[in-house]
Amino acid sequence: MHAYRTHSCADLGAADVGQTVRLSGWVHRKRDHGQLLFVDLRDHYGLTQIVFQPDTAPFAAAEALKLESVICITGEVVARAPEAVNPKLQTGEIEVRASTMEVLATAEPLPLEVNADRDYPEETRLKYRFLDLRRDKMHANILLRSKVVASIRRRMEAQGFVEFQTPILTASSPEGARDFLVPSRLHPGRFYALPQAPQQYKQLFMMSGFDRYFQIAPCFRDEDARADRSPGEFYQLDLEMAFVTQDDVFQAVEPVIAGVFAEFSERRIDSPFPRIPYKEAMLKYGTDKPDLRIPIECAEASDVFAGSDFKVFAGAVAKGAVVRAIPAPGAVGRPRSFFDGMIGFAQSLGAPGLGYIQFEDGGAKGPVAKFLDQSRLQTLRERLNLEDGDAVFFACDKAAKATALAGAVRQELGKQLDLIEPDVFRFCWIVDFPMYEYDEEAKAIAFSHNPFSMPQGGLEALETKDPLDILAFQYDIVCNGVELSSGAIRNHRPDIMLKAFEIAGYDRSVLEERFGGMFRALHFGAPPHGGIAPGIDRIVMLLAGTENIREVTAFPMNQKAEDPLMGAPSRVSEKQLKELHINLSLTAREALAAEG
RNA sequence: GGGGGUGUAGCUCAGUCGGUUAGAGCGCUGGCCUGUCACGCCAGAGGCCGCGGGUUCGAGUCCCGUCACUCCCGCCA
Repeated sequence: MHAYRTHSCADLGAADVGQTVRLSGWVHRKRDHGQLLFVDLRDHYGLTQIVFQPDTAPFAAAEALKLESVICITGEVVARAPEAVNPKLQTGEIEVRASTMEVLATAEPLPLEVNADRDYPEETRLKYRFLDLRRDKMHANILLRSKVVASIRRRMEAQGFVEFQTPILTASSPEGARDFLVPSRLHPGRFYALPQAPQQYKQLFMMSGFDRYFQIAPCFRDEDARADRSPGEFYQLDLEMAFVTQDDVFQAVEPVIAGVFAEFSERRIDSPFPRIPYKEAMLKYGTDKPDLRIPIECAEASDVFAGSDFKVFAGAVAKGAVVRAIPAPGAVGRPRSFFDGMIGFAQSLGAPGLGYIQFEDGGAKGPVAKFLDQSRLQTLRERLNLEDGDAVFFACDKAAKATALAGAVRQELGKQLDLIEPDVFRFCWIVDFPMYEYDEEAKAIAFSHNPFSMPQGGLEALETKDPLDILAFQYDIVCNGVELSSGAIRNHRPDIMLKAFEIAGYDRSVLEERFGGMFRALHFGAPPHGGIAPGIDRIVMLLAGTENIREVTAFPMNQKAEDPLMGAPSRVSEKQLKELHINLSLTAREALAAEG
C-alpha cells in the first residue's frame, strides 16, 4: 500500500465498499459525539467523511486533532445507511472507518478559518495566503485561472500562433508607466527595466520573419493599485500578427475571447462584438470602457440650453462648456432623496451639481423644466426617446469633465435604477482612438496611446491634418465596463514613425537612442503587422465573478505594493548595495531607521 | 499627492440621546454526548473600544489631530 494514499478524498463511492484504503489530507472539520467521532478529511480533490469508533486504536488521538492538521488514515470503506447519505458530498454515499491514523503535521490555532466562507482582512489573508488558498473559493479561483490559461494556449495554437519567451531584464523606455528598475552590477550607474509589456520584442519577432506570435506574458508597471489592477505585475495574452489589417486581428482574437468566456461561464455572450468608435463611446457612454449592460445612452444637449432661460447652463455654454443629457428611464416617482442623492454623487466627484427634468403626463417638471420652452423640451424628448415616467439628468462643464461626469452618472443610474442586465457578458470593440491628445500639464501634444500605432491615413494624414483630428488603428476590447485588451496595427514605416514622433515632440535622436533596436529594424524590411494584448487577470476576474483582481491572483501584493507573506520589498545588505554601486539617500536611510 | 468609507474579543459584527458591570455569533480551552455532516448541550478564558489630545460630573459614543486598512481621483504609451 502506498505510504500516503491509495485514493484521493474525492474518489470513493458505493462501488468501493468493502475495500481497505488509505487517505491523506487536512482535518477540514470535526464532529465529536463522545463515543463516535467524524472527521471531514480534505485534499485538493474533495472531502471524505472518516469515522473514528471508540474501540479503535486511533480514537483518542483523533479526538485531540486540531483543524488543518495533516493526517493519514487507513480503514475500510463502508456504505452509509440510506438516511445518513449526504447528497451534498461527492463521496456522500460512503465513509471510511479508520483503523490506523498517523498525524503527518500538526496545525496551530488558525488566524483564519479554512472551512468557512467568511471575510477576513486582506492583511491577514495575504500574510497567511497558504491558508487562504486552501479555502474553497480561492482554491477554485486559482484552478479556474489555470484552466483559462490552458484553454487560451490551446485556442491560440489551434490558430497557428506560436508561443515565444521574451526577456524580463530589458531597457527602460521613455513612454508609458513608471518602470521597475534593476541596477546593473557590471555597469555602474546603469539600469535594466522590467518590461511594461513585451511590446517591442513582439514587433521585433514580426520583423524577424515570424508570423503569429503569442505569449502569456508577465508585465511590470510601477503604478498605484486599484481593485481591478494589481500593483507591480500582471499577465497579458500578448499576441502579434504579420501582414494583417485591423479586421484580421479582430477575427483572430474575438473567437478566442468569446470561446474562453463561453467555455467557463453560463452567461450569454453575443458575438460578433459590436464596434463603437471612440468618439461615439465618449458621447453616448461618457467613457471608453462602457458597460453595455446598462441600456442608457447619453446625448449632446448644449444646443437645448444655449440661449435658454436656464442661465447657469446657457451662460456656461456661451463660454464654451457643453451639456450632456443622461436619461434615467422610469425614474419619475422616485423620492426626492433619489434626485438629491444623484446630485450628491456628482458633487462627490467634484462636479458643481446636476440638473434634472422629470417627464410626466405629457409635461415636464423639476427645478430646470420651467426655464425651458416647449420646443426645447420637445427636442430633448425626441433626441433621447424620453417618455412619460422617464427623467433626464444634465451634466454641464468643459467637454472632458462633462463627458466623464455623464459616464459616472450613467453608471450610477444603472446601479440605482437596477438596470444592469444580469447573466450576460456584453463585449464591444472600441475603435478609432485618437492618435494624439493635448497634454494640459505639459501644454503639448502627446501620444494618446501606443506611440507605435499606425495613424489612419498614414504619412499624408500626419503631414496635412490637425494632429488632434488624426485617428489611429488602435482598439480596445471592453466587457461589462472592464477594459480587457488594448491593441493596434503598428507603424512599420520609418518615415511615418519619424513624423509621428516629431509631432509628439521627439526628434530623430530620441527615436534612435531610446527605441534604437526597433527603429533600426524598420530600415531592413519590416512587414505590416499588428496585435493586441488581453489581460489574463481581468478575464479570470470576470469569469470568477469577482470585482477584485487579488481574488484571482495566488500571491498578490497589497495596495502599498508589499507582499506580507514574503516580506517584499525587503532590505538588502550593505554588500549588495555596494556591488550595485548604490548609495541610499538620506530620505531612504531615515525611512529605514524609522521602521527600526 | 488628494478625497470618501471603516477601525470595538483571534475573526465577523451589535452597542440607543453621552450614563455607571462593553455584548452576540464563529473560533479557542475544559466537560458531556453513538450517526453527525455549519452536529448538539454546559462552563470558561479572551477587550489600551486603532493611537494621542480635548469637551464633560461622566466618552466606545461628541470635537481636533494622527495612524492603519479599503475604495476612488491623480497615474496606468
